[in-house]
Amino acid sequence: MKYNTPTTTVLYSIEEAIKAYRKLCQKNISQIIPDITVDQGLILIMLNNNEKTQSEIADLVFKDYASMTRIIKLMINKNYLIKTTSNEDKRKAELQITNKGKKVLKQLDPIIKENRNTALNNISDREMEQLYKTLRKITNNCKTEI
Amino acid sequence: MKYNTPTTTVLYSIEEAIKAYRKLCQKNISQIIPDITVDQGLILIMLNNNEKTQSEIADLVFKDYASMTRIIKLMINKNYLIKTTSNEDKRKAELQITNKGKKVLKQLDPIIKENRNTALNNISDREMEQLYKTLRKITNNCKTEI
DNA sequence: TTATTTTACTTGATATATCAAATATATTAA
DNA sequence: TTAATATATTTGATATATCAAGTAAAATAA
Repeated sequence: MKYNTPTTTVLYSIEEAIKAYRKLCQKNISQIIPDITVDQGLILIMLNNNEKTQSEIADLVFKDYASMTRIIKLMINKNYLIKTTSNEDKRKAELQITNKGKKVLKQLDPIIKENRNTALNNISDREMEQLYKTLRKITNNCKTEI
Repeated sequence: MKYNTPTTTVLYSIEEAIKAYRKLCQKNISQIIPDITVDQGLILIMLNNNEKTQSEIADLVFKDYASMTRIIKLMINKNYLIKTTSNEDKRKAELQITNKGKKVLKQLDPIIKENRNTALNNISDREMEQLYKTLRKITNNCKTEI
């Protein structure tokens, strides 16, 4: 098998896989919590039990800081988060999950597990470990070049 | 190794890998052709020597039809494409690459190869084949569930 | 201490993603 | 042939991505 025409490259299938997975996730999340996106859910999870600033969370979920500002704003409007400025460093933003946010986190938990199981069905631990390693290589290859 | 906290899941690393790759690609493309995006380049490649309608191309590059309409519009404005309606079926759009577009395709070719080589450096054929297989599984798992 | 630089975040502009609804043409059923 | 349905694309609304420029506070240098 050749990996040199667009539709047969590994990188094309990475894109394909992640898009399919995101669609599945969003569909299942929307059925239970209509007003939250996959990424917003991920932000809630990252904030849970973690004292992180806005840009730290942004790095964790691979978001640009500008996007983060806007996503957080929407999540505040939907009453999932509260934002205050840090006392130690007034540049930093402190993000807190509201009770509504915590409730959603609980609802999210089984959905996420189910999505993961669905996506990774029939994939052995060994296979998964290998996938993980190869992806790390690709990520590092791309990043060190920058 | 466990795969159950967000930052350690395979799916998280898929996202990480594809984002790193896209950044690398965009950086290298922008150096040579400042006004074209990775996806616009991919669209040109898909259109090259292929008589495809707009939605067929959209499916190939995993784009929503609405997005496709807008991306194509921008590419026409930048004089990369010409759009006409099909004579056989007036609903369909026929897309043609302009001379400027063809020139860009030629410039793109070595960049894309280089990007691919960079990203896949140190990854054996066997490893790549395995990656490809696992990704296909994930894609199918996600799609059949929908 | 003042000036400079860095950090954390925001805003503006433009492109893209996504959903729902709309339009135009083509196909099928009655 | 007319009515109903399906297909290909577009448009509107809203969210997100990305780059560049801006703001405010903090850290560092002179």
